[in-house]
Amino acid sequence: MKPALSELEKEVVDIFVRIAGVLSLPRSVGELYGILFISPEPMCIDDLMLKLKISKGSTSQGLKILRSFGAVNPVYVAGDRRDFYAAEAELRKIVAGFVNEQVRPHLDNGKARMARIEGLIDAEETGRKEFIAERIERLQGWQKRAGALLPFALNFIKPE
Amino acid sequence: MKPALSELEKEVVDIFVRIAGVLSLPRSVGELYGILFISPEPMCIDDLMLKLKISKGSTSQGLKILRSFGAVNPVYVAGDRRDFYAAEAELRKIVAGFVNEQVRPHLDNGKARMARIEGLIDAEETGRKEFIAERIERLQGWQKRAGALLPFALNFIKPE
DNA sequence: CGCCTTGTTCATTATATTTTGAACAATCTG
DNA sequence: CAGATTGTTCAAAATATAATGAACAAGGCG
Repeated sequence: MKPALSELEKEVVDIFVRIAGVLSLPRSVGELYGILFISPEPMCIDDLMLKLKISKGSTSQGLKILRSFGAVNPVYVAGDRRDFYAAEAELRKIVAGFVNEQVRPHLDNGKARMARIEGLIDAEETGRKEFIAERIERLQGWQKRAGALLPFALNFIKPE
Repeated sequence: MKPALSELEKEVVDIFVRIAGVLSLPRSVGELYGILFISPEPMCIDDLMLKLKISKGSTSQGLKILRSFGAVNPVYVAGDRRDFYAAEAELRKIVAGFVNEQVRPHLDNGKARMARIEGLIDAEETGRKEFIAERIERLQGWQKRAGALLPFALNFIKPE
């Protein structure tokens, strides 16, 4: 295990750093998943912080996040007391985990808010009221459609 | 036009502030779209900064971003030299604009990077090589599928 | 039990992002 | 054209987010 990242490793890590950005996850989370994804052997915290030159704290927190939606799996290594991890490579599993952990809560919250808003329409002055009711209705339509797209998109990912 | 946000306005603005967050857009962009979305009349910069209590700079920049992907349309108001805007309310248009402006460039970039990576595989030591080739192949599969999902998702949004 | 090894937590520090506001440019108006 | 009015830009300030590392907790092991 070389102490520095190879050209290929850098490229792969960079891909996942960008993905992390899109998903509003810390850069270090992308780095961790990236290096595990391209590593044939499972790695422990020491390996990871050495390879990526990040602190132990970041490594620990990053792995916690990755574990939270199943992007990383613990691997038992005989004769070593440390925790080793390997990247989960089945996209479906990762996406499902991510959606459940990080997306659903927001969607649920959104529904609650929409209910609250409905009650506020009546208080509007007439004239505005008609327009506003139309807009809220439209917003609900968007929300419903987003909710419908989600399971479909999940299904779009074939098992391998 | 009241100087402060009503309860309903606050709720609606808050929804779009959250959406802006998910899309990695500044909070002020969400505020601007939100207040325009729920406003029966088109608004100018002065209206917006007064209503939202944000600076002229933020307002100008925020509107620029919203214009860039067609989330907001200029509206001519007779006898007023200022620029007025109304929210584009057709979801399909906004999403299409956003994808073209903010998503496509990244996808294209991704393809280029993947090509570069392919060339790096051969340099790997045997043993690692087999595993790494499998991973890169998998990554390409993901990329291809994401590219396929996009047009489908766009089509999922019915015109109204 | 006393000493390692390992992983986690969290206050502090560092970094990245957003907002502000004043200077500027552009355009209208009399 | 001179003076307003309006919108944009961008350096500096404010804010939000992530990384660091030392203190701590939890287990193992002799």
